[in-house]
Amino acid sequence: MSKTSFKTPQAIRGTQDIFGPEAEAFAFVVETFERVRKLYRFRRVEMPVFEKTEVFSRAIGETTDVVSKEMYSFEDRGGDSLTLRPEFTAGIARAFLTNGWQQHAPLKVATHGPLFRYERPQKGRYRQFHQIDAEIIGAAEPQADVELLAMADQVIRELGIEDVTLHLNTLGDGDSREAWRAALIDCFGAVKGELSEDSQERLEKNPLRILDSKDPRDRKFVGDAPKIDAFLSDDARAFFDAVTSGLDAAGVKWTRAESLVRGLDYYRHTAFEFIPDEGSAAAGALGSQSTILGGGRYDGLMESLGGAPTPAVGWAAGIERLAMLVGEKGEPAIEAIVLVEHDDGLVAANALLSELRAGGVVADIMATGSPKKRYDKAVKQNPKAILRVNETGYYGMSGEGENERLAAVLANRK
RNA sequence: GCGAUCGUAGCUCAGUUGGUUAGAGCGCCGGUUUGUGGUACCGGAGGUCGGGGGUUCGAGACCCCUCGAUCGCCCCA
Repeated sequence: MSKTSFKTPQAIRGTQDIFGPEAEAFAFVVETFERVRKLYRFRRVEMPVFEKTEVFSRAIGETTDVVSKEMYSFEDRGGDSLTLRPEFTAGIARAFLTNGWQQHAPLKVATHGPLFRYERPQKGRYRQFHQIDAEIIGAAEPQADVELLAMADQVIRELGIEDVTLHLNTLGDGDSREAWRAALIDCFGAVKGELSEDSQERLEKNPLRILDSKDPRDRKFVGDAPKIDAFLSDDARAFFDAVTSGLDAAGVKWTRAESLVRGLDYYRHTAFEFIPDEGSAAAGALGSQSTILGGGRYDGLMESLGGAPTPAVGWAAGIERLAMLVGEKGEPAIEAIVLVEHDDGLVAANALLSELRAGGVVADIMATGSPKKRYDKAVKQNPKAILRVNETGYYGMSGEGENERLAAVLANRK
Protein backbone atom coordinates (compact mmCIF):
# COMPACT_ATOMS: atom_id res chain seq x y z
CA MET A 1 0.00 0.00 0.00
CA SER A 2 1.59 3.24 -1.07
CA LYS A 3 0.86 6.43 0.75
CA THR A 4 -1.58 8.70 -0.95
CA SER A 5 -1.67 12.43 -0.82
CA PHE A 6 -5.11 12.69 0.77
CA LYS A 7 -6.26 11.60 4.19
CA THR A 8 -8.62 8.69 4.66
CA PRO A 9 -12.07 10.12 5.45
CA GLN A 10 -13.27 9.57 8.98
CA ALA A 11 -16.50 7.88 9.93
CA ILE A 12 -19.41 10.19 10.65
CA ARG A 13 -19.63 11.25 14.26
CA GLY A 14 -21.99 9.11 16.26
CA THR A 15 -21.89 6.20 13.82
CA GLN A 16 -20.40 2.85 14.69
CA ASP A 17 -18.50 0.17 12.83
CA ILE A 18 -19.53 -2.87 14.81
CA PHE A 19 -17.25 -5.88 14.67
CA GLY A 20 -16.45 -9.10 16.47
CA PRO A 21 -18.05 -9.87 19.82
CA GLU A 22 -20.12 -6.70 19.74
CA ALA A 23 -21.49 -7.59 16.34
CA GLU A 24 -22.34 -11.06 17.64
CA ALA A 25 -24.20 -9.55 20.60
CA PHE A 26 -26.05 -7.25 18.22
CA ALA A 27 -27.06 -10.19 16.04
CA PHE A 28 -28.13 -12.15 19.10
CA VAL A 29 -30.53 -9.37 20.07
CA VAL A 30 -32.06 -9.26 16.61
CA GLU A 31 -32.32 -13.04 16.32
CA THR A 32 -33.99 -13.31 19.71
CA PHE A 33 -36.45 -10.59 18.81
CA GLU A 34 -37.28 -12.28 15.53
CA ARG A 35 -37.91 -15.58 17.25
CA VAL A 36 -40.15 -14.11 19.94
CA ARG A 37 -42.17 -11.91 17.64
CA LYS A 38 -43.13 -14.98 15.65
CA LEU A 39 -44.40 -16.63 18.82
CA TYR A 40 -46.72 -13.67 19.27
CA ARG A 41 -47.65 -13.61 15.58
CA PHE A 42 -46.30 -10.17 14.87
CA ARG A 43 -45.80 -9.78 11.15
CA ARG A 44 -42.55 -8.56 9.73
CA VAL A 45 -42.51 -5.22 7.92
CA GLU A 46 -39.67 -3.43 6.15
CA MET A 47 -39.90 0.32 6.17
CA PRO A 48 -38.16 3.11 4.25
CA VAL A 49 -35.27 4.75 5.99
CA PHE A 50 -36.50 8.16 4.95
CA GLU A 51 -39.90 9.80 4.67
CA LYS A 52 -41.29 13.19 3.86
CA THR A 53 -40.37 15.47 6.72
CA GLU A 54 -44.00 16.16 7.56
CA VAL A 55 -44.54 12.51 8.46
CA PHE A 56 -42.39 13.09 11.51
CA SER A 57 -43.10 16.74 12.22
CA ARG A 58 -46.83 16.11 12.32
CA ALA A 59 -46.75 12.79 14.11
CA ILE A 60 -44.14 13.55 16.72
CA GLY A 61 -44.92 17.23 17.25
CA GLU A 62 -43.19 20.35 15.98
CA THR A 63 -42.18 21.49 19.45
CA THR A 64 -40.43 18.32 20.51
CA ASP A 65 -36.65 18.27 20.61
CA VAL A 66 -36.64 15.34 18.22
CA VAL A 67 -38.32 17.35 15.50
CA SER A 68 -37.03 20.83 16.27
CA LYS A 69 -33.34 20.04 16.61
CA GLU A 70 -32.48 16.39 16.13
CA MET A 71 -33.69 15.40 12.68
CA TYR A 72 -31.50 14.77 9.68
CA SER A 73 -33.56 16.66 7.12
CA PHE A 74 -32.55 17.59 3.63
CA GLU A 75 -33.97 18.65 0.32
CA ASP A 76 -33.78 16.05 -2.40
CA ARG A 77 -33.09 16.84 -6.04
CA GLY A 78 -36.79 17.27 -6.68
CA GLY A 79 -37.11 19.90 -3.99
CA ASP A 80 -38.98 17.79 -1.41
CA SER A 81 -38.01 18.00 2.22
CA LEU A 82 -37.08 14.51 3.37
CA THR A 83 -35.94 13.25 6.74
CA LEU A 84 -33.96 10.21 7.87
CA ARG A 85 -36.31 8.40 10.24
CA PRO A 86 -35.74 9.33 13.90
CA GLU A 87 -38.17 6.59 14.97
CA PHE A 88 -40.28 3.82 13.50
CA THR A 89 -43.78 4.61 14.70
CA ALA A 90 -44.56 7.60 12.48
CA GLY A 91 -43.47 5.80 9.32
CA ILE A 92 -45.44 2.70 10.18
CA ALA A 93 -48.51 4.82 10.86
CA ARG A 94 -48.06 6.51 7.48
CA ALA A 95 -47.76 3.13 5.79
CA PHE A 96 -50.88 1.93 7.57
CA LEU A 97 -52.81 4.84 6.10
CA THR A 98 -51.32 4.96 2.61
CA ASN A 99 -51.34 1.22 1.95
CA GLY A 100 -54.83 0.44 3.13
CA TRP A 101 -53.52 -1.74 5.92
CA GLN A 102 -56.77 -0.96 7.72
CA GLN A 103 -58.06 -4.13 6.09
CA HIS A 104 -55.66 -6.12 8.29
CA ALA A 105 -56.63 -4.38 11.55
CA PRO A 106 -55.95 -5.18 14.24
CA LEU A 107 -52.48 -5.39 12.76
CA LYS A 108 -49.49 -6.64 14.69
CA VAL A 109 -46.20 -5.68 13.06
CA ALA A 110 -42.54 -5.83 14.00
CA THR A 111 -39.39 -4.45 12.42
CA HIS A 112 -35.87 -3.42 13.21
CA GLY A 113 -33.20 -1.25 11.66
CA PRO A 114 -31.30 2.01 11.84
CA LEU A 115 -32.67 5.32 13.08
CA PHE A 116 -31.03 8.73 12.97
CA ARG A 117 -30.96 11.54 15.46
CA TYR A 118 -28.57 14.47 15.58
CA GLU A 119 -27.59 14.26 19.22
CA ARG A 120 -24.39 14.47 21.21
CA PRO A 121 -23.04 10.91 21.28
CA GLN A 122 -22.41 9.27 24.63
CA LYS A 123 -22.68 5.88 26.22
CA GLY A 124 -25.62 4.03 24.68
CA ARG A 125 -26.52 6.97 22.46
CA TYR A 126 -25.54 7.34 18.84
CA ARG A 127 -26.52 9.41 15.84
CA GLN A 128 -27.19 6.31 13.84
CA PHE A 129 -28.64 3.84 16.28
CA HIS A 130 -30.73 0.70 15.91
CA GLN A 131 -33.99 -0.41 17.37
CA ILE A 132 -36.26 -3.37 17.46
CA ASP A 133 -39.87 -2.24 17.25
CA ALA A 134 -43.33 -3.72 17.73
CA GLU A 135 -46.71 -2.13 17.11
CA ILE A 136 -50.35 -3.14 17.34
CA ILE A 137 -52.52 -0.90 15.22
CA GLY A 138 -56.30 -0.74 15.23
CA ALA A 139 -56.80 -2.35 18.62
CA ALA A 140 -58.51 -0.26 21.29
CA GLU A 141 -58.69 -2.93 23.97
CA PRO A 142 -56.35 -3.10 26.94
CA GLN A 143 -55.68 -6.68 25.87
CA ALA A 144 -53.50 -5.27 23.10
CA ASP A 145 -51.37 -3.39 25.64
CA VAL A 146 -51.05 -6.53 27.69
CA GLU A 147 -49.97 -8.66 24.75
CA LEU A 148 -47.48 -6.08 23.58
CA LEU A 149 -45.94 -5.80 27.03
CA ALA A 150 -45.86 -9.53 27.55
CA MET A 151 -43.90 -9.82 24.34
CA ALA A 152 -41.47 -7.12 25.43
CA ASP A 153 -41.00 -8.88 28.73
CA GLN A 154 -40.32 -12.18 27.02
CA VAL A 155 -37.80 -10.64 24.65
CA ILE A 156 -35.87 -9.22 27.57
CA ARG A 157 -36.00 -12.46 29.50
CA GLU A 158 -34.91 -14.54 26.54
CA LEU A 159 -32.01 -12.19 26.05
CA GLY A 160 -30.95 -13.20 29.54
CA ILE A 161 -31.16 -9.65 30.86
CA GLU A 162 -31.88 -9.53 34.56
CA ASP A 163 -32.78 -6.93 37.15
CA VAL A 164 -34.89 -4.93 34.74
CA THR A 165 -38.33 -3.74 35.77
CA LEU A 166 -41.34 -2.58 33.80
CA HIS A 167 -42.24 0.93 34.95
CA LEU A 168 -45.86 1.57 34.10
CA ASN A 169 -48.06 4.62 34.09
CA THR A 170 -51.15 5.96 32.42
CA LEU A 171 -51.48 9.37 30.88
CA GLY A 172 -55.24 8.98 30.63
CA ASP A 173 -57.31 9.81 27.59
CA GLY A 174 -56.99 13.15 25.84
CA ASP A 175 -59.21 15.03 28.31
CA SER A 176 -57.57 13.49 31.37
CA ARG A 177 -54.16 14.34 30.07
CA GLU A 178 -55.12 17.96 29.35
CA ALA A 179 -56.63 18.47 32.79
CA TRP A 180 -53.59 16.97 34.45
CA ARG A 181 -51.29 19.09 32.37
CA ALA A 182 -53.15 22.25 33.34
CA ALA A 183 -52.95 21.31 37.00
CA LEU A 184 -49.23 20.71 36.73
CA ILE A 185 -48.72 24.10 35.13
CA ASP A 186 -50.61 25.67 38.05
CA CYS A 187 -48.63 23.74 40.59
CA PHE A 188 -45.15 24.32 39.18
CA GLY A 189 -45.97 27.80 37.92
CA ALA A 190 -46.52 28.90 41.53
CA VAL A 191 -42.90 28.05 42.37
CA LYS A 192 -41.43 28.80 38.98
CA GLY A 193 -38.57 30.87 40.36
CA GLU A 194 -37.30 28.00 42.47
CA LEU A 195 -37.23 25.46 39.65
CA SER A 196 -34.17 24.63 37.59
CA GLU A 197 -33.62 26.65 34.43
CA ASP A 198 -34.46 23.61 32.35
CA SER A 199 -37.73 23.09 34.13
CA GLN A 200 -38.72 26.71 33.82
CA GLU A 201 -38.49 26.17 30.11
CA ARG A 202 -40.28 22.83 30.34
CA LEU A 203 -43.13 24.55 32.12
CA GLU A 204 -44.19 25.98 28.79
CA LYS A 205 -43.07 23.32 26.38
CA ASN A 206 -43.75 20.08 28.19
CA PRO A 207 -44.70 20.43 31.86
CA LEU A 208 -45.09 16.66 32.26
CA ARG A 209 -41.34 16.38 31.80
CA ILE A 210 -40.69 18.25 35.05
CA LEU A 211 -41.90 15.14 36.83
CA ASP A 212 -38.88 13.11 35.85
CA SER A 213 -36.32 15.85 36.20
CA LYS A 214 -33.13 14.78 37.95
CA ASP A 215 -32.43 18.23 39.35
CA PRO A 216 -32.82 18.33 43.16
CA ARG A 217 -34.37 21.80 42.90
CA ASP A 218 -37.22 20.23 40.95
CA ARG A 219 -37.39 16.97 42.81
CA LYS A 220 -38.51 18.52 46.06
CA PHE A 221 -41.70 19.78 44.41
CA VAL A 222 -42.43 16.67 42.38
CA GLY A 223 -43.65 14.67 45.37
CA ASP A 224 -46.45 17.15 46.04
CA ALA A 225 -47.42 17.67 42.41
CA PRO A 226 -50.88 16.58 41.28
CA LYS A 227 -51.13 12.93 40.27
CA ILE A 228 -52.73 11.73 37.07
CA ASP A 229 -55.01 9.48 39.09
CA ALA A 230 -56.99 12.48 40.30
CA PHE A 231 -57.82 13.43 36.73
CA LEU A 232 -58.58 10.07 35.19
CA SER A 233 -62.02 9.63 33.70
CA ASP A 234 -63.87 6.49 34.71
CA ASP A 235 -63.13 4.96 31.34
CA ALA A 236 -59.46 5.77 31.52
CA ARG A 237 -59.20 4.31 35.00
CA ALA A 238 -61.02 1.15 33.93
CA PHE A 239 -58.67 0.86 30.98
CA PHE A 240 -55.58 1.10 33.12
CA ASP A 241 -56.99 -1.37 35.64
CA ALA A 242 -57.61 -3.83 32.83
CA VAL A 243 -54.01 -3.44 31.65
CA THR A 244 -52.53 -4.01 35.09
CA SER A 245 -54.69 -7.00 35.90
CA GLY A 246 -53.91 -8.44 32.49
CA LEU A 247 -50.19 -8.08 33.16
CA ASP A 248 -50.57 -9.80 36.49
CA ALA A 249 -52.38 -12.65 34.80
CA ALA A 250 -49.66 -12.88 32.15
CA GLY A 251 -47.01 -13.04 34.84
CA VAL A 252 -45.36 -9.77 33.82
CA LYS A 253 -43.89 -7.99 36.80
CA TRP A 254 -44.40 -4.26 36.85
CA THR A 255 -44.22 -1.26 39.12
CA ARG A 256 -46.33 1.87 39.07
CA ALA A 257 -44.35 4.94 38.09
CA GLU A 258 -46.55 7.96 38.63
CA SER A 259 -44.07 10.39 37.18
CA LEU A 260 -43.25 8.39 34.09
CA VAL A 261 -44.23 10.40 31.05
CA ARG A 262 -43.39 10.27 27.39
CA GLY A 263 -41.61 12.95 25.49
CA LEU A 264 -43.59 12.72 22.31
CA ASP A 265 -47.00 14.30 21.84
CA TYR A 266 -48.89 11.35 20.49
CA TYR A 267 -49.04 9.20 23.59
CA ARG A 268 -52.27 8.49 25.52
CA HIS A 269 -53.19 6.01 28.24
CA THR A 270 -50.53 3.42 28.83
CA ALA A 271 -46.92 4.62 29.00
CA PHE A 272 -44.07 2.38 30.00
CA GLU A 273 -40.34 1.87 30.14
CA PHE A 274 -38.19 -1.10 31.05
CA ILE A 275 -35.44 0.23 33.29
CA PRO A 276 -32.59 -1.59 35.07
CA ASP A 277 -33.02 -1.66 38.83
CA GLU A 278 -30.91 0.83 40.71
CA GLY A 279 -27.55 -0.57 41.71
CA SER A 280 -27.83 -3.56 39.37
CA ALA A 281 -25.09 -4.59 36.98
CA ALA A 282 -27.32 -3.56 34.11
CA ALA A 283 -27.74 -0.06 35.48
CA GLY A 284 -23.99 0.28 35.81
CA ALA A 285 -23.39 -0.93 32.28
CA LEU A 286 -25.76 1.58 30.75
CA GLY A 287 -24.71 4.77 32.51
CA SER A 288 -27.20 7.55 32.27
CA GLN A 289 -28.96 6.19 29.19
CA SER A 290 -30.90 3.77 31.29
CA THR A 291 -34.13 3.08 29.45
CA ILE A 292 -33.75 -0.05 27.36
CA LEU A 293 -37.28 -0.29 26.03
CA GLY A 294 -40.01 2.30 25.95
CA GLY A 295 -43.38 2.90 24.44
CA GLY A 296 -47.05 3.39 25.00
CA ARG A 297 -50.44 3.87 23.45
CA TYR A 298 -50.76 6.46 20.72
CA ASP A 299 -54.43 6.72 19.94
CA GLY A 300 -54.04 10.28 18.63
CA LEU A 301 -51.35 9.65 16.06
CA MET A 302 -53.34 8.57 13.01
CA GLU A 303 -55.43 11.72 13.10
CA SER A 304 -52.33 13.89 13.18
CA LEU A 305 -51.38 12.25 9.89
CA GLY A 306 -54.77 12.95 8.39
CA GLY A 307 -56.24 9.50 8.93
CA ALA A 308 -59.32 8.28 10.71
CA PRO A 309 -59.03 7.90 14.49
CA THR A 310 -57.23 4.63 15.02
CA PRO A 311 -56.11 3.25 18.35
CA ALA A 312 -52.63 1.78 18.56
CA VAL A 313 -49.87 0.76 20.96
CA GLY A 314 -46.20 0.15 20.37
CA TRP A 315 -42.72 0.01 21.78
CA ALA A 316 -39.15 0.27 20.64
CA ALA A 317 -35.90 -0.79 22.23
CA GLY A 318 -32.35 0.25 21.49
CA ILE A 319 -30.37 -2.69 20.13
CA GLU A 320 -27.05 -1.17 21.23
CA ARG A 321 -28.29 -0.83 24.79
CA LEU A 322 -29.67 -4.36 24.84
CA ALA A 323 -26.45 -5.68 23.32
CA MET A 324 -24.48 -4.12 26.17
CA LEU A 325 -26.48 -6.23 28.61
CA VAL A 326 -26.46 -9.65 26.96
CA GLY A 327 -22.86 -10.41 27.83
CA GLU A 328 -20.13 -11.78 25.64
CA LYS A 329 -21.43 -13.63 22.64
CA GLY A 330 -18.41 -15.39 21.21
CA GLU A 331 -18.17 -16.06 17.55
CA PRO A 332 -19.18 -19.60 16.62
CA ALA A 333 -16.53 -22.15 17.53
CA ILE A 334 -14.54 -23.45 14.60
CA GLU A 335 -14.92 -27.19 14.14
CA ALA A 336 -12.24 -27.96 11.61
CA ILE A 337 -9.23 -26.29 10.09
CA VAL A 338 -7.78 -27.73 6.91
CA LEU A 339 -4.04 -27.41 7.29
CA VAL A 340 -2.11 -27.29 4.03
CA GLU A 341 1.31 -28.57 4.96
CA HIS A 342 2.64 -28.46 1.45
CA ASP A 343 1.53 -26.04 -1.24
CA ASP A 344 1.05 -28.87 -3.72
CA GLY A 345 -1.84 -30.05 -1.57
CA LEU A 346 -3.82 -26.85 -2.04
CA VAL A 347 -6.23 -28.26 -4.60
CA ALA A 348 -7.01 -31.30 -2.49
CA ALA A 349 -7.40 -29.05 0.53
CA ASN A 350 -9.91 -26.84 -1.19
CA ALA A 351 -11.93 -29.85 -2.28
CA LEU A 352 -12.00 -31.11 1.29
CA LEU A 353 -12.95 -27.67 2.57
CA SER A 354 -15.93 -27.52 0.22
CA GLU A 355 -17.10 -30.94 1.33
CA LEU A 356 -16.85 -29.95 4.97
CA ARG A 357 -18.88 -26.80 4.56
CA ALA A 358 -21.46 -28.54 2.39
CA GLY A 359 -21.73 -31.10 5.16
CA GLY A 360 -22.50 -28.43 7.73
CA VAL A 361 -19.10 -28.30 9.39
CA VAL A 362 -17.81 -24.89 10.49
CA ALA A 363 -14.47 -24.94 8.72
CA ASP A 364 -11.63 -22.77 7.55
CA ILE A 365 -8.34 -23.26 5.75
CA MET A 366 -4.78 -22.43 6.75
CA ALA A 367 -2.56 -22.22 3.72
CA THR A 368 -0.54 -19.02 3.93
CA GLY A 369 2.54 -17.83 5.69
CA SER A 370 5.60 -19.79 6.57
CA PRO A 371 4.74 -23.50 6.17
CA LYS A 372 6.38 -24.21 9.48
CA LYS A 373 4.16 -21.77 11.31
CA ARG A 374 0.87 -22.73 9.79
CA TYR A 375 0.27 -25.30 12.44
CA ASP A 376 0.89 -22.83 15.23
CA LYS A 377 -1.54 -20.39 13.72
CA ALA A 378 -4.14 -23.11 13.27
CA VAL A 379 -3.79 -24.25 16.87
CA LYS A 380 -4.24 -20.72 18.14
CA GLN A 381 -7.73 -20.62 16.65
CA ASN A 382 -8.59 -23.49 18.96
CA PRO A 383 -10.36 -25.70 16.42
CA LYS A 384 -11.89 -28.99 17.46
CA ALA A 385 -10.02 -30.77 14.67
CA ILE A 386 -7.10 -30.05 12.41
CA LEU A 387 -7.22 -31.91 9.09
CA ARG A 388 -3.76 -32.34 7.68
CA VAL A 389 -3.19 -32.14 3.94
CA ASN A 390 0.19 -32.66 2.27
CA GLU A 391 1.19 -33.05 -1.36
CA THR A 392 -0.54 -36.41 -1.54
CA GLY A 393 -3.81 -35.13 -0.10
CA TYR A 394 -5.61 -35.54 3.20
CA TYR A 395 -3.81 -38.00 5.44
CA GLY A 396 -4.87 -37.52 9.03
CA MET A 397 -6.52 -35.54 11.75
CA SER A 398 -5.32 -34.04 15.02
CA GLY A 399 -7.57 -33.11 17.92
CA GLU A 400 -10.49 -34.83 19.55
CA GLY A 401 -13.23 -32.77 17.97
CA GLU A 402 -14.71 -35.38 15.76
CA ASN A 403 -18.48 -35.11 15.57
CA GLU A 404 -21.08 -36.82 13.44
CA ARG A 405 -21.09 -34.26 10.66
CA LEU A 406 -17.34 -34.19 10.43
CA ALA A 407 -17.14 -37.99 10.51
CA ALA A 408 -19.75 -38.26 7.78
CA VAL A 409 -17.85 -35.88 5.52
CA LEU A 410 -14.60 -37.78 6.02
CA ALA A 411 -16.29 -41.12 5.43
CA ASN A 412 -17.90 -39.94 2.19
CA ARG A 413 -14.83 -38.32 0.72
CA LYS A 414 -14.43 -38.91 -2.95
C1' G B 1 -26.82 23.17 22.56
C1' C B 2 -23.78 23.19 27.67
C1' G B 3 -19.78 21.02 30.95
C1' A B 4 -15.58 17.71 32.12
C1' U B 5 -11.66 14.26 30.79
C1' C B 6 -8.81 12.41 26.87
C1' G B 7 -6.29 11.67 21.62
C1' U B 8 1.73 8.49 21.14
C1' A B 9 2.94 1.97 16.28
C1' G B 10 -2.69 -2.58 13.90
C1' C B 11 -4.21 -3.17 19.60
C1' U B 12 -3.15 -1.89 25.06
C1' C B 13 -0.03 1.70 26.92
C1' A B 14 5.21 4.03 28.86
C1' G B 15 7.51 8.53 27.68
C1' U B 16 10.24 11.93 34.57
C1' U B 17 10.52 19.96 35.67
C1' G B 18 10.11 20.84 27.24
C1' G B 19 16.62 18.68 25.58
C1' U B 20 20.37 14.11 20.81
C1' U B 21 18.07 8.86 15.93
C1' A B 22 10.06 8.39 20.23
C1' G B 23 9.90 2.99 23.55
C1' A B 24 7.51 -1.79 25.66
C1' G B 25 4.01 -5.83 25.49
C1' C B 26 0.67 -8.22 22.25
C1' G B 27 -0.25 -8.83 17.00
C1' C B 28 2.03 -9.18 12.00
C1' C B 29 6.34 -10.91 8.68
C1' G B 30 10.99 -13.72 8.50
C1' G B 31 14.80 -16.96 10.73
C1' U B 32 16.83 -20.59 14.33
C1' U B 33 15.19 -24.26 17.81
C1' U B 34 11.41 -27.89 18.62
C1' G B 35 9.22 -31.64 15.69
C1' U B 36 1.98 -34.65 16.21
C1' G B 37 2.99 -29.55 17.34
C1' G B 38 -0.60 -23.38 20.86
C1' U B 39 7.62 -23.85 22.94
C1' A B 40 11.90 -20.78 23.40
C1' C B 41 15.26 -17.45 21.22
C1' C B 42 16.87 -13.93 17.26
C1' G B 43 15.65 -10.42 13.65
C1' G B 44 12.28 -7.23 10.64
C1' A B 45 8.34 -4.11 8.97
C1' G B 46 5.13 -0.42 11.01
C1' G B 47 4.56 6.25 14.12
C1' U B 48 5.32 13.45 10.07
C1' C B 49 3.13 11.60 18.69
C1' G B 50 -5.43 13.33 15.70
C1' G B 51 -4.97 17.96 12.46
C1' G B 52 -3.57 23.33 12.08
C1' G B 53 -1.39 27.58 14.14
C1' G B 54 1.72 29.72 18.17
C1' U B 55 5.58 30.21 22.34
C1' U B 56 10.87 28.52 22.42
C1' C B 57 17.66 27.84 20.62
C1' G B 58 14.66 23.32 21.00
C1' A B 59 7.61 20.80 21.71
C1' G B 60 4.93 14.17 22.05
C1' A B 61 5.08 17.36 26.43
C1' C B 62 3.27 24.50 27.19
C1' C B 63 -0.83 28.04 24.78
C1' C B 64 -4.92 28.80 21.05
C1' C B 65 -8.12 26.79 17.29
C1' U B 66 -10.14 22.51 15.09
C1' C B 67 -11.63 17.30 14.50
C1' G B 68 -12.67 12.96 17.13
C1' A B 69 -13.47 9.76 21.50
C1' U B 70 -15.31 9.10 26.40
C1' C B 71 -18.50 10.54 30.62
C1' G B 72 -22.32 13.80 32.48
C1' C B 73 -26.48 17.73 31.49
C1' C B 74 -30.37 18.06 28.00
C1' C B 75 -33.14 14.64 25.18
C1' C B 76 -34.31 9.80 24.38
C1' A B 77 -34.16 3.77 22.75
